[in-house]
Amino acid sequence: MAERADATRNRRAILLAAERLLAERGVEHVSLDEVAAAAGVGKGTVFRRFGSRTGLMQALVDQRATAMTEAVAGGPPPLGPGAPPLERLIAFLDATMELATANVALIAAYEHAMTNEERTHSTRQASPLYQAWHQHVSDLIAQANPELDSELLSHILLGSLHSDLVRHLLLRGESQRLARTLRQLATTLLTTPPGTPLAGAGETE
Amino acid sequence: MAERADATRNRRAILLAAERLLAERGVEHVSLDEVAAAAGVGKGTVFRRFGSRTGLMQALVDQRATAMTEAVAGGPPPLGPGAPPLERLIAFLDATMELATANVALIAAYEHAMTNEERTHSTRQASPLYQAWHQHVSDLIAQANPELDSELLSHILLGSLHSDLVRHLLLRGESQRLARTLRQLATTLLTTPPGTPLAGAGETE
DNA sequence: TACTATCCGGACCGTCAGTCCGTCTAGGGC
DNA sequence: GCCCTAGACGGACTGACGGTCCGGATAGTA
Repeated sequence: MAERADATRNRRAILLAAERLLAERGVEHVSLDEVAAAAGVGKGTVFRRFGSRTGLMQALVDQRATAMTEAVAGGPPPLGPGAPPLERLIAFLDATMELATANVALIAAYEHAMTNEERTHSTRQASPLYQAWHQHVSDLIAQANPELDSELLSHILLGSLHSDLVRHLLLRGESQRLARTLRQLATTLLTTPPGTPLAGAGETE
Repeated sequence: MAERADATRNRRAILLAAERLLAERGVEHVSLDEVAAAAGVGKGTVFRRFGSRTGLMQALVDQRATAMTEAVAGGPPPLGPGAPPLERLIAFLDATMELATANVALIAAYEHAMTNEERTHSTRQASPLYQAWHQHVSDLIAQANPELDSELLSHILLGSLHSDLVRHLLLRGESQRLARTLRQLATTLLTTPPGTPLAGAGETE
């Protein structure tokens, strides 16, 4: 049997309430008791639906990221398939930056909740969303310049979108600056021809 | 009057106990009650000495980082003053990577505790240690290539040393890989001559 | 209407950071 | 050596929070 109507209604109410509270107060100033109260629902309901604090945050994040994930997989270029790797990478970084900027509080809450998880040394790298993004960026880098350590550079680029840094810059109104620098960085990396320092320097160990 | 002898003794005992427990159990599996008990001290003492969980973690981190900070400020080149910027930057990244690798658990505990702080939207960027390091890296970049957004690139480079990523790589035994890639990245950035894509691309907004 | 699979709510639990205050003592002054 | 007090000590206590549990309510079906 499908989900009961009241269950669906309550799940929506919880997501909505959580979203609102998270926006109003800062990260970590929202307890699940409060979310439940704001949603007009018992605390037990919240846990039955989402399993844990992390689960709730993950649901919220996924909700925001779905559109972009789909655009990447099958939308029109340059975000979707079809454009050259560098252009796709830049489009992806722009889109992700925008997403991260618009949802700092939420993402911070998610990342923080995650590090509290008991089982599984869960880090941000373990989240399905991160893995998908990492794979995508990694592929693009490898296509553009196979000599690079695409996997690692992908981690580094995505690291720039870590909630910490984005929040830090947002507080100073300098988030486009990050977007711009990222574009330049990506361009330099992918267009540096093989044989230049990047592929050979520092092999001292 | 200077600190009383028993106070000093207890502070040492607390730091020692915390260090040990943190190494034995993972991050976030050590409560301050336990630290106090292991140090043979009351919980009140822990708080009087360090103010909060974050304070204790910070003290531990500072303890580990002091040697390196001094080497950077006044030690022999290439870590200390005297060597060309790129060499200093590489030496610094190597040293920091080593530090980060050897103390992942501790640093993770510190960063995590920090995001729980009530007052002051404290992020990792707010810690004095991070600020000092950021300033240093930023200066080196600016010296080597004034056209770059040194401040931001410094954040990005330091972001690669975030406990999350380091832990992720350590679990796979691939931390030297990060060190190597960072060296290459730094080299590419600082030796890319002005006028190439890095300083001009992506100005679309 | 009757029945049941499913959901609901909120009391309850264990844990933990941080506070408070009565007691104790290190160590300077005499 | 003895006194005195600034400062340290410890551990009971508080408040908050994530997560669990189960008796009662209800949606949806026959």
